[in-house]
Amino acid sequence: MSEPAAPFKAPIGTHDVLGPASASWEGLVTVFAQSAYRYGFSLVMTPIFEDVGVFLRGIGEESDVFKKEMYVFEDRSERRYALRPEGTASIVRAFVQHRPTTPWKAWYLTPAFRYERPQKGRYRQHYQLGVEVLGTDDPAVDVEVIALAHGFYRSIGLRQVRLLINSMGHDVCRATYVKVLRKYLKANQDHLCDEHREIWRENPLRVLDCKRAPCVKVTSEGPMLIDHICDDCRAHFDRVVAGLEALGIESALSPRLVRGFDYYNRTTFEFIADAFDSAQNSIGGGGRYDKLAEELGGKPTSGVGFGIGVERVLLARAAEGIDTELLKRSLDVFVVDTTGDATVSVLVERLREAGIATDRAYDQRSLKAQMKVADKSGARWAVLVGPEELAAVEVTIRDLRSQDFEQTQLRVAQSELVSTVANLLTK
RNA sequence: GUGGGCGUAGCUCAGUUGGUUAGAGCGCCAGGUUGUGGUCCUGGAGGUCGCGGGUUCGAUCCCCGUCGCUCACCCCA
Repeated sequence: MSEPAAPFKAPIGTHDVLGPASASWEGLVTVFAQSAYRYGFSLVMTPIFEDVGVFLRGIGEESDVFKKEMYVFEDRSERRYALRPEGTASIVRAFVQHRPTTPWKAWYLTPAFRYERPQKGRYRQHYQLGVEVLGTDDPAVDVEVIALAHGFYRSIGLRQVRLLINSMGHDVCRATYVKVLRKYLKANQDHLCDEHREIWRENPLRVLDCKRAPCVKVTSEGPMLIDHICDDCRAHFDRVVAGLEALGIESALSPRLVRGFDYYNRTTFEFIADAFDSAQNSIGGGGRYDKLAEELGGKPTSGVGFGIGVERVLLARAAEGIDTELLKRSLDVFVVDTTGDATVSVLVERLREAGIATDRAYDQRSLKAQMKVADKSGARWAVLVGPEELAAVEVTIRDLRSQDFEQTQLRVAQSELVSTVANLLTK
């Protein structure tokens, strides 16, 4: 009647996470969550889609991410939504909506969606771990979030990570600088790269971000934003830099670092993984956004935060050759059963209730087959139940690391199973 | 959106200068004298050779298209 269905695949630029990779993910997230808690952050979850306006205000109508990379859709009531392209805007929207007491310190793990051609370290759905602090412009907070990210990278083993930092000034002093920059670019437009020779006028700051040699040459010889910011912004920036120094965190001033979202002001920073043999070597970044809450309809509230790309961090770890397990997860017991008796399920549950990680074989396969599964499961101990044990109301406990089972195998009463295993596991 | 490379078993890949039943290793399953895993031996299952069309007596192989993967540009995590 119907053709055999072509198997479905995950959409372009998306990935299933399973096998050994899932353990790395779980470990990474666990490490991040632990350090976020140590810094006084709480988990905040927001919907995966928002009114498009949240992102329009947040990341800017002129940004590439907004113009050509957003997953925008209409629901059945013709409301216009978008899958979130980044984490900050949603968190700030939630802040504005709920008015929590400040300073409000939120951490999150979220998928982020961007409609772009996938390549190494760049996906249509990727995951970001991040934090945001709302309600203070104290430079100590800038330092704190940077320290958190920095410490996270270190604790997962990354060593070849560079921190770039810059200040965007605030809207007034930045506007002054943009005029100066525009004048400079006009005088040098013939030396810009093909693309920016035409469009430098629209968004001069973008030219600073261009990686092509002509633009790099022109902009590196031109006026720098950091030299044009006002005294207050400069003082703020100096305190951030001093704070990082006090903590022994190395950073490099990167005067042309201009991040892609329009909401940033003052501090911006980015972490670069040098071992990463790819164009996407930025493994995290963030900055301060003191106008965003207002843009989203709230009271003026300062904010600062960062996002870390989970996939890129994993790729960076691989690039550095780090293969240490972030999270040790292994079974304690594997139950082998050739009887199919209900008693076995009871024993398995008792073990689990006692906090002993236990799995078992199914389908009443042969003893040999079940032992193979037990071996591959990585469990420390095998518990065998055959007709003999069943009749004697006992079980056999076997050390899966030992070569010679005859020597080390032991028989215990079923009632002693949990206490015996618990005891063995403490050794 | 643009360009390059690639698409043969679950995985990693051979192979056919176009010619009968398409191979290996790993993995999986079953055995190796009837209660025991990690080594070893034997056997087995598993493939529309991405999909569609064209050329040809004949295509997995050549050509075109398409889809997918991948890398790069743009931009970003």
